[in-house]
Amino acid sequence: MSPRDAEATKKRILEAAVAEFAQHGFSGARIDRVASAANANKSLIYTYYGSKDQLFDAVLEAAIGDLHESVPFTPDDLPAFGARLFDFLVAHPVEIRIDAWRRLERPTNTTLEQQMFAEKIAALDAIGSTAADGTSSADLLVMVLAVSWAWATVPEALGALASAEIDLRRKQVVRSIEVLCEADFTASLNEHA
Amino acid sequence: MSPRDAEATKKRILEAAVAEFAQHGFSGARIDRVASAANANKSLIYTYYGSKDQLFDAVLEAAIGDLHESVPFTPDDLPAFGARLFDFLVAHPVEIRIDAWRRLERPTNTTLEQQMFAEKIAALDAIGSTAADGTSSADLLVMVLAVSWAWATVPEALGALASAEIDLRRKQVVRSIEVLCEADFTASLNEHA
DNA sequence: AGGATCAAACTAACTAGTTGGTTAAACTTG
DNA sequence: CAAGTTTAACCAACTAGTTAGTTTGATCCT
Repeated sequence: MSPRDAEATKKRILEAAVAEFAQHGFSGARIDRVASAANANKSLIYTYYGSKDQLFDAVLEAAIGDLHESVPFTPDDLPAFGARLFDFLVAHPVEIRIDAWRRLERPTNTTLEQQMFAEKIAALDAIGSTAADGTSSADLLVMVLAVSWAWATVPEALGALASAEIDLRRKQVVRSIEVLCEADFTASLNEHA
Repeated sequence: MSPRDAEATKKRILEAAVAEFAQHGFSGARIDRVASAANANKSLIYTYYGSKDQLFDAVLEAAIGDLHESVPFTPDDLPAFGARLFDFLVAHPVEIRIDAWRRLERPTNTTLEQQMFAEKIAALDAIGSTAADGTSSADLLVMVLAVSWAWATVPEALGALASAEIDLRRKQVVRSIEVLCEADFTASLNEHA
């Protein structure tokens, strides 16, 4: 711990805020808890970050940026992308919760994220042949993300009953994306009306 | 509206609570807002439901029960199950949020839910041949749910860029589950290390 | 019938504790 | 000293939960 170092204090506050918001969300988070966890005074949070809202936004931006930067997108190899995303989520459970809170409490905080997704979709469109016709590349990306996130968003009640081994889960994710990419979406076999 | 009817008042309170908790979660919900939305006095909430916590639990139980009852499970036709689940989520966006809040704020409220999942897994195991080897039926269920929920959990930033038509999304979900059920999980084509 | 009685349903006002945010003073270092 | 950094004390607004009292409708008694 280094007192009298504004930059270090700012960083400590942000890290404590990430943990606090990940656990309790925006409404449940307490500024005093952030301050004491960061070994910083409460008022420093306001001098450095302005308000609880802005601190939350800073946390969200850091988390989203971290996720998109740490998991490079390979439009020509979506199973590998899914594997990287899966690995990242396993290694960073905090980001899973942050993202869930964001969807609920900041559904329209999308400036940065929309750009990230637009890039990925553009990359997919540039290749073109990845998915069969009948669905846009954005639709394919939705499914790939859903499968990659599957084990991160599964209710604990179900996760407790399933395979606990990471390797098995990972292989299942990769294989699922493989078959989704190879599948033909032009015609549905049955209608399931 | 019928005053002096305890049962009706209790119901109004629960309905208002569902809306309030769906929008704000547990920490963000305000008992006073529930009271005024239900056209009931605040203290009635405490006489009928005990506490904010118990009211939240009542809301969760109602929502979970509603979901599992409204979407019958057909272990021999998972694509149809996925279609029903998809339709239910489209028709009941409130339940989507309630479920998301539950995962974050009541991760261990699993008594009822664990039983629901156990039944589904047992039904899948009884059939046995549904999925290929290499994954348990619980693992398969995780993927089926992830795909069915895909459009409900997709970040708004991505959903805005994808196909907006429900029919298209539905067909994609059904087809995805089809190929997942037909797929062979014994061997992974590439390792994606 | 019609007034007295009673329990359940309901209400307004209040309490005790919490929370985001502020401020003025104090400390540290160049 | 002077600018930047840190702190403790403080405040106004809010919030879950309580309480003392009122209204209502049904039941009973004559």
